[in-house]
Amino acid sequence: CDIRNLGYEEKRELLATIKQARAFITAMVFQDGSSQLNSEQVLTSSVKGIVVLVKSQTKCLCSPSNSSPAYTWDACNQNDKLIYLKTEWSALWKQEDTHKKYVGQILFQMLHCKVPVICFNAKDFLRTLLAVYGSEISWKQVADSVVLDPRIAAWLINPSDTVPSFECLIQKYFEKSFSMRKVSTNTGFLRNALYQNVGLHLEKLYNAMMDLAHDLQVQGLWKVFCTLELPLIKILAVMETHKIHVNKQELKKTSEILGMRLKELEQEAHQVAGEQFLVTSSSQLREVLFEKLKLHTLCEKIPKTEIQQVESTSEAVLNKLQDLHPLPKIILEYRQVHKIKSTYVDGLLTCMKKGFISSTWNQTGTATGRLSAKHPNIQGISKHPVRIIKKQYIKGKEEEIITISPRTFFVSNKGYTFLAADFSHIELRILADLSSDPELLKLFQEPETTDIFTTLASQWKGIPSEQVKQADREQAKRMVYSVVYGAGKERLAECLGTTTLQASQFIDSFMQKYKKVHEFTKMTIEQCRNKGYVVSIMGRKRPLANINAQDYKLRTQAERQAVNFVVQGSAADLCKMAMVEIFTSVVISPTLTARLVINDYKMF
DNA sequence: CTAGCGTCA
DNA sequence: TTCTTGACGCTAG
Repeated sequence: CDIRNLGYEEKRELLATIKQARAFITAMVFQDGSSQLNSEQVLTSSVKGIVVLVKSQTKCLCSPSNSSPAYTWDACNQNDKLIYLKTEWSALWKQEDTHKKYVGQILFQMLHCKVPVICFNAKDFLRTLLAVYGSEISWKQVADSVVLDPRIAAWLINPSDTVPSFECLIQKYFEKSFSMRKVSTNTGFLRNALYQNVGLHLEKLYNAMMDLAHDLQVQGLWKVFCTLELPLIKILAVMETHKIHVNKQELKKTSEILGMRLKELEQEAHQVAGEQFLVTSSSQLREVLFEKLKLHTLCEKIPKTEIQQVESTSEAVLNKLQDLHPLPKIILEYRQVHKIKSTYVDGLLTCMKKGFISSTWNQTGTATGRLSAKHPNIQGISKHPVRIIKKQYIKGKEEEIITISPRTFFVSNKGYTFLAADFSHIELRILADLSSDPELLKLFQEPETTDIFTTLASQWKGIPSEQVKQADREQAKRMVYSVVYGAGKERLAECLGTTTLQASQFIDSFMQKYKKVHEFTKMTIEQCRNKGYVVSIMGRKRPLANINAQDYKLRTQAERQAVNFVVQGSAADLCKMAMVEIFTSVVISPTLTARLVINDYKMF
């Protein structure tokens, strides 16, 4: 029914029905007539309304029976109601206002009565709810609701495929029991055939969710689903509704400085090349370097590009050519500055809306259980400051070196401060725990007087820990992970800047010192071979089909992925646990009014 | 080594 | 011409 046509009494009745409902299945309908259940979700179209299937009877959520193939829409929905909530209002009509209030009441009730709300892409649903009814429905109330998202369930069962759409999900989960016969519904609730179609989809969605819930339980994924992933939906929805202020003036200023520097570098390049050319074009650069200057004749062979079979102008090549001519160095700096400008400065500016940014979080975007973000990818914003030479033409010809720290562009609200809470060396700790390696455990048992990678670096390089530089520490860190996850000696040598012999010696000594780590990796690979999948601490799974492949390359990659998943996936488990716990304590606390902005593994 | 995203050629 | 892909840059361990 379309609730706009209800009288007072009927409205009261509907609210009562909602209070006693056993489940809600919802989908947003967009301006262009598409819904959340259409294959291509266009977020350019604004939300027109919400279709809700109110279920009065449900199959038990906790122990769903195998979905019977005969189960059809009209077989079991005598008491179910399909309602349409219009959420767009043209003007500030009085009539519309009362309508808005009533819709708000219904939505509030749906969230409040702790009955499962099933939605494909539930995060988007909650976010629009917060956007439209932000004044009536606070994020704390959203936090109390019980939402289920079948897409996340499907991802948990197989994190390698991300299920692009509702239709894909249905196809995947009903090819086995594809007896969903087309039902002509004569309930007469909706005049519009489009919404009946949506109703049918919602019914399918419900059944899919029930099936998925069953699968999750069978596979031991139910706990991860309920305690980590479901609460996280709400957290991410709240995170996306909060915005971070960005210093636009500073951003524009640095964009100009970087632009000036690029112009200078371009001119310098033209000067030393003796001609004008497009510095961003690798083909033109190749012409200058090899056909005009013939630098390849002065040094060892230049690697060729894969497809075109022409001389490469990659960073590695330019590094080798540095001593032969001034041009390569200029190009290298140009590329670095260009990268900074386009990604961290201009890129951030394009993400801005009214001086603020807010990332979109993807819960099902990784195979390891970690989160990913985009527009901007806030997790990928450079941590380290970059030095840029700024030439001051105004006050004479002084040169000034300025440093750009991309993270300083974010500013906290007045009276608030960003708080970063970071697990220290979480993957290494997990590795120590899972392998029970005595040496590794010993490292963590001592109080944290010195940083673990600093200690490691001092051991490795044979220098006192006070002399270990930040760069040494970073190198030691990368190296440890490389070795743990099965890097070859060539790759490690490249990473360390040493000979392959030294690298292989280091791998040997690492394995010698941390014997149980090696045992652990062997064991997880072995278990993966037997079961076909690996499991994290909280029971998150990753099937690895190639673990028994004939092809050496594929098989060894699967082996590295297996080890990596157990550690990285477990780290993701713990980080998500932390997010959920922090969120709940903020929600129930009357004093903590903090607005959460949580980076994957850090919280600002 | 393993995960991502953004920017090009 | 526009759209897609693989390399490389950064991030997180």
